[in-house]
Amino acid sequence: MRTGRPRDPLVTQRALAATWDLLSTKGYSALRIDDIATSCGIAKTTLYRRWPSLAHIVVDAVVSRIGDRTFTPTDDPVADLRAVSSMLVQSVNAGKDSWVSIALSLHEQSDSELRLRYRERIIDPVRELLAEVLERTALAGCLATTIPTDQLADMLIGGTVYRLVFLHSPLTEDEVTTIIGGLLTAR
Amino acid sequence: MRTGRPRDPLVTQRALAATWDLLSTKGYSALRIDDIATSCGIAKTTLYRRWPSLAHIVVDAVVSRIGDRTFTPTDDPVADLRAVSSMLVQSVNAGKDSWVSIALSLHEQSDSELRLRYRERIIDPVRELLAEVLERTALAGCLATTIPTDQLADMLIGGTVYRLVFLHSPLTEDEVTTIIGGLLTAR
Amino acid sequence: MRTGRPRDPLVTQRALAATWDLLSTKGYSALRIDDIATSCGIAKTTLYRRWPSLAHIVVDAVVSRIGDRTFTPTDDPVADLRAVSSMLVQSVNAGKDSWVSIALSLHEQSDSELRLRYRERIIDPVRELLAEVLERTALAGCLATTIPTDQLADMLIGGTVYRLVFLHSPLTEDEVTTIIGGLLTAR
Amino acid sequence: MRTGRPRDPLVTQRALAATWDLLSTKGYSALRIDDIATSCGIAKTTLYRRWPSLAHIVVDAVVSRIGDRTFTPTDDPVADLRAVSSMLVQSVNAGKDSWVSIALSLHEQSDSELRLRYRERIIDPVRELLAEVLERTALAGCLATTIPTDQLADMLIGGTVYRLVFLHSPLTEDEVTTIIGGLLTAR
DNA sequence: TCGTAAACGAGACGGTACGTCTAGTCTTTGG
DNA sequence: CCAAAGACTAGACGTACCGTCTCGTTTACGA
Repeated sequence: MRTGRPRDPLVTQRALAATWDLLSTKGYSALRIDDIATSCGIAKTTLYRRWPSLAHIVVDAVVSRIGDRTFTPTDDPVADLRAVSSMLVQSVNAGKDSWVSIALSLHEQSDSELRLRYRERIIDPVRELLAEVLERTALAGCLATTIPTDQLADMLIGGTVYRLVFLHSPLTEDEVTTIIGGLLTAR
Repeated sequence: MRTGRPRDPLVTQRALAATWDLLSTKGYSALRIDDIATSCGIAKTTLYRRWPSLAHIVVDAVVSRIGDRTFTPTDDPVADLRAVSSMLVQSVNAGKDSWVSIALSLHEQSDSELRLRYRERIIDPVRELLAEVLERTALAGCLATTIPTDQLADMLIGGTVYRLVFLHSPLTEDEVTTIIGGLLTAR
Repeated sequence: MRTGRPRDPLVTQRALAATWDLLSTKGYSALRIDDIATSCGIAKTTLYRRWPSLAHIVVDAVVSRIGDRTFTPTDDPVADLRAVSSMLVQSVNAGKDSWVSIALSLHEQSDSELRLRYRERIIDPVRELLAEVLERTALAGCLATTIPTDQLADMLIGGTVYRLVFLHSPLTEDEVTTIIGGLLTAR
Repeated sequence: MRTGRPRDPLVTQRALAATWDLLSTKGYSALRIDDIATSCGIAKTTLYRRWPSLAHIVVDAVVSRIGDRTFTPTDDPVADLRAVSSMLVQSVNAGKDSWVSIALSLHEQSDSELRLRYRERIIDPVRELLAEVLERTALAGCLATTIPTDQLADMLIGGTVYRLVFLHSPLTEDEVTTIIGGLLTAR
């Protein structure tokens, strides 16, 4: 038997919208739970009833925002690979509202369930998409290396992130083209 | 004219030792400036006289600890590549006292000088070492790809970090062997 | 025409019983509306439908519990005075479930109707009883002072309360005997 | 050895002044620790370093404000009694900044040391003053009752407080005159 | 040898955000 | 319309931590 006042679905919606808004405006490190509450007119207690911490809200906000990316492959695996790689670089380098900075902040988070959720909804889809495209490229005989495609995907994503986060010089589209070129068999 | 009481050189030493100790025990996110001060018996004021912020202390602590890695190359570039790759994986996966988590936390840091210092002392050496070894491997004609060696280095390091930080399943030695194998020309 | 579900008379009863129970167990300052609701299995909404605030519930609980004290006077006014005084001291010093602490908390209450109700049901009866007995004592010529009897009653009750609340050393039975003795004419 | 930065005496001063100000403006029940902090420009943390709770600040504020009342007796004990009684009534009925409401709020306070401090500095002086004057009146043979003077003092103060807090009809100067008159021997 | 200027230890201070608590209101389902 | 359950608003609370400040004390150097 369901009883009691049901949770207002608008609350979740408004909270996540406000969170996303603040996130892309000020960035994760400047995100304050009170600001979220104020900006969407929801009491802090209500936020804490639904999410155990700020990090949980953020994960949900990102998930609800960019969780449903789709890519419809063509029958040219090489073209697909170039397209997906380009998308990858753009999304990583997107700035304050990149999924990367949230992933970084989750690394030290003790709540493994939260990390898992973010990984399954945000990180894995990108990885799987890239790995698939690489796999199809390999099956088409266009890949010049025998490195397993999923590890190749890790290296491509990792490389992009590394350039941004560690070296602070984001990977450019040209460089991606070079790298992809180096991965393909000469024709 | 230098006058006044000279700075006690032991202070820096003790502070960095204590910082490193706490860092490897509790991890960066649980590091508190007061804890450092207490654990080494140095006043917080003294710490702030020498370092402008907690992050600076941490950077120095890491630098003084693992800043002097050396690798003496042999005349077998392939063997060197395998050795360096193995070292890389170990250092990334080292745990709480890995240089990786500090690098992550510096990403959002506004002080670019600090980031630069960490990069020059900690991040770049690893990268350059790997790039060099890759370059020598390429010159020896053993590399199966035309991707520029420095970008290959980024991908290798980035991939390792990505596995740890994003996927929370550290790269294993076996997997490195596979990857390196895929990079080399068949004999 | 009265329609709909009739109010369950047991609800009021259970609520007041639970309130009184918590009141005498934990005291007024530790009384929580949610605790009352939980402990008697009544929804908070239901409580608020019947009483406008926590204070109102408490007042009703006390009224229903100790609102019906009776004292049947004898034809010996001095003996009556001694008996009533003794009762007074006992009720004031009763502990956590004394009517005194509720009276104190009502002092700052804005709802004057509520205060009035408590006064009429709890405070005034005691006062009037004492004043009456004093009056009869005076008429019998046994009172050694010309202070009006109602003000004398105020002083007796006030003195007892003052000892408890302000000095935290409750008036003893012996002291009451002394005071009453001092009020009476020597024989 | 005294070490560390000494506490700024102005902090205490400013905090207590602000507390007293808010207390007499809005009353105890509307007193907020944040308001005190804001209104005197002192960080909340600093307040909590010096006083463990709001109640402690308030006690200190009242003590520092009205802790040093003096009364210089004349050689007419009856006149003194009338004067002191009048002062008593005025101070009890003073309104929001009366010492009475703070005393009431301390009743439920668990910290007995705090209660003791308030009693010793605020409550007892009034009581002792009144008891002394009564005693001198008795020695002069002007007292019409054999009730011990300290208990008489309790009754007078208690009666005044009772009228204010329980009956919400403060004792008037005229009534005090009547009561005092009733206590004195006819001439 | 003695003054002086900086280093140092200790801890107060301002400020910001956090997560918790509680009173009282609102909104459902079910009787 | 009542009752139960629980979501919701609003606002104060006390804590944690950072980086700064202000003392008294200590120590090397130069006058």
